[in-house]
Amino acid sequence: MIKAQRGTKDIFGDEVATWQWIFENAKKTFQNADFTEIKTPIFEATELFNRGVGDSTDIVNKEMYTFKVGGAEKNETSITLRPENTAGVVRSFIEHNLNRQSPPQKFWYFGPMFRYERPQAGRQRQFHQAGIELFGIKEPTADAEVIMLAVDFLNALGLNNLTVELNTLGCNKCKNEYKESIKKVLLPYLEELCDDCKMRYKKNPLRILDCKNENCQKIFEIKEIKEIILKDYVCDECREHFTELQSYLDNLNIKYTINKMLVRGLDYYNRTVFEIKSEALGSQSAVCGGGRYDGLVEMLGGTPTPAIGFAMGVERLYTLVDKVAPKKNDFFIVSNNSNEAIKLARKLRLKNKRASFDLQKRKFAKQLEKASKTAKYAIILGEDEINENYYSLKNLATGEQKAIKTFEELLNLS
RNA sequence: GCGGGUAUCGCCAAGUGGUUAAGGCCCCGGAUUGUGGUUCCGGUAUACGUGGGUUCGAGUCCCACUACCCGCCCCA
Repeated sequence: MIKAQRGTKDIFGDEVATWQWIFENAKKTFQNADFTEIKTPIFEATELFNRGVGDSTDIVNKEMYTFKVGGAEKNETSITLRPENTAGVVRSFIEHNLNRQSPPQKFWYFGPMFRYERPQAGRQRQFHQAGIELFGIKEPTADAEVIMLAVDFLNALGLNNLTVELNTLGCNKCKNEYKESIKKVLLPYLEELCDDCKMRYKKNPLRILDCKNENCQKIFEIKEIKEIILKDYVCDECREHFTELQSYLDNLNIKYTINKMLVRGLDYYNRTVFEIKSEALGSQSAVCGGGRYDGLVEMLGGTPTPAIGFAMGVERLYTLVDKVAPKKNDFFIVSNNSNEAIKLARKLRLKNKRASFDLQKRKFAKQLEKASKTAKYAIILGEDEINENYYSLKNLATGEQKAIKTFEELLNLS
């Protein structure tokens, strides 16, 4: 027996209604905000992620589905199943010269991503992300709009008790100063840090702040270190940007907490970063992560373009939302005359009604039983009805049944 | 990559070395050849994760493997 691969999952049956509902809410929320859907390929050149996501990240270093295609004789190309979608959207933005359109250029997406990790609660190897990317705006209004949409989308799903965490990493200049200061103050304690942090110290020192190791946490509490960590390295411009963003959020009545330790794992972020968390999720608590990536378009070969976006984990959203019950059909046609039943089903469907009928010539009682389980109304189309040219419409919730003369009347009554 | 747990029909689940592996749900049929959702009766199913071992005898004990779940790391 061939089974679904580890960390993958079939979505079918009762789960479908909720998945579709999440998708419809994303579509509605983002389209109303003038974002257009973008579907980029599931696989891209490996190089895109190496450069785009960053080669100091776990994603690139140990989690990518990478393989060669094209055969040994041809020019082999290394491709990778997308582990996230920002790099792909940026590639598309550059490739199609979308910077020539009037900014902002706004996109939303919803689709599968792939990371080779140990599966556990809220984490699959093939999982789905819904997200948005906004290009061409350096003003903090863009940051505010993006965060607002994240919150509004979650609210639309009935998720109101989530925490928005906010931080600014500063521009490249501030980020570097911050990095160097942290390295400097931690240097005497380097040997006491955990192995991961020793690695981070070299490759990406800001990530040290993300460490949950108890001993490392203790070190961060040391007065002089804490001072450096909490000290604002942001330049005046960056500070102003951040302050302005906060005033927009305050004005929108969006609650948030500032978390100086919030760094995020992808290399491309600068200035605003944010996460939205739920305590109900256990250790995979983040449902949404995002931030500004003003340098990424240029780094991938485009003209310098400020940008900001977020991604949400749909499987995590799914565990949090109230499940949507599958809808019943509008009609089930009960008839022993397959020709009449199939014709009527078609007519109803063309009028945008959900209708089904018996395909097995089953007994009347069985057909009605099926109808009562799957539909709101049964249309009984027996010999009497066909001969005398009417429909018997039975409301399956109340048991009430009446004779209906015309097809139009049938549509109106349901 | 490192720890802990679990594995019996489609789903839930009994079973603690001894006939032919309970039961419930779902599904199918009948009671009821044109009136369902309640009830009653009956039925289908390649179910003990895989491979070894111990034993007269293994779903049950032992070993290995695999998968899934949970935690760490990381991320959405």
